[in-house]
Amino acid sequence: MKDTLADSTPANNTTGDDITAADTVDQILSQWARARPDVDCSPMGVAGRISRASRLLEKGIKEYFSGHDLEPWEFDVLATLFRSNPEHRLCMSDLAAAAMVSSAALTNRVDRLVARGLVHRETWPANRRMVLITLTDEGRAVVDSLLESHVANEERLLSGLTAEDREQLAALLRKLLTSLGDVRLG
Amino acid sequence: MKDTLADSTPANNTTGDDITAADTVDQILSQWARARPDVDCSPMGVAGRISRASRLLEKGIKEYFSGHDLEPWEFDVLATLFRSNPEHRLCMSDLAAAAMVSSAALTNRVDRLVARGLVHRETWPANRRMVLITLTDEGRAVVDSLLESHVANEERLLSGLTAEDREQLAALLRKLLTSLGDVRLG
DNA sequence: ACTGAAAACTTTGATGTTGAAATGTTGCCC
DNA sequence: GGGCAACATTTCAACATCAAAGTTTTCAGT
Repeated sequence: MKDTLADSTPANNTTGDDITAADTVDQILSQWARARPDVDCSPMGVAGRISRASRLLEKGIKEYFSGHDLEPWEFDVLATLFRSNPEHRLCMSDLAAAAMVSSAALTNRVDRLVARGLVHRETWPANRRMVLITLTDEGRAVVDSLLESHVANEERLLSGLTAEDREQLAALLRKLLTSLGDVRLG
Repeated sequence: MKDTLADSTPANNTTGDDITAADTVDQILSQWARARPDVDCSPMGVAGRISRASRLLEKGIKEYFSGHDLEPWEFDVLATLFRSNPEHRLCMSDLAAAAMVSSAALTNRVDRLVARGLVHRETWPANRRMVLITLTDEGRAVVDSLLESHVANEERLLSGLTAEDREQLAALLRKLLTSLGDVRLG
């Protein structure tokens, strides 16, 4: 019954039969081409696909972690600590920046990781404004045991692309990110 | 003071000096290479950049709309109605699917759009379970006046890429999306 | 030393999202 | 035609996030 109103189906092939299969964004673009032929909406083709791919990948990652009693953000914080330095230790600010969340959100997340015994929280004696977050042995074990399978899962999610595709994709996205100012300030 | 603990800077060039500037993901990958040289984390290079690019683009889009007293989700819903059919009308389910939010969230959003006079809500006589959402004249005017400048803003955000880059990027992402099952069911 | 500004984190309050339960409709099948 | 399952939407309760305000600590200038 849903298509009674949507009538999205007939618009599908009006732009010609491509060899590469059309995705949802192609359908949106063809709707725009019909509704507003005077506007070139091609930027949406890139921005829309990045957004959509990000959500689908996130979903696939979340499903994987849920099978291991872990939330993606939990692994994210633990893994950031793990790779940052041999002590597996960072202050709240750096951790918040690396996880791309506000300091308020990180306080909440660290609270729960402490409650689960995966990280340790302590004030830094040399500067008591700072709070150091350290991976516990258990936290390190979680990263150790899940890193490889997590990467394997991402590998699976990307399996529709060849090795060369992925290199090209990574290079193009690096170029985009750099132009958007995504650089760590030294 | 932040770098006292992070020590991310020295790791930056350990993998060699590339011609293309390194982004944040390159630094994360080099941290992994140091912490766990036995694991090939290259899938993170793609997945991480997609996630990061998505967030940065969202931010740029949000900033643009905030200058026009509009939230990105508002334009998203209005534009979806606009392009869907000449009547600018969709039922809740289809609208929720197109906006990629739960039906509960869409109820909330439509409430606010009705309050702003941008859409009209009515039950469909032929099937009183369904609720039809229609763009008002004012809602249509908003899309009409903002579509071009919104696309221009996306164009600006992508200006670091050449036209050929964008085509390649769109094609690769289309391939990825298709393999992830992003197809509208006819 | 004392004062004020700035830094690092936490708390608070408003807002928005989700999944699950509730409400109201429809169509089927005996 | 009565009962029942499926459907579309809304309501509800839990929870996550952010911005802004609050707390504690440090540092710089005098």
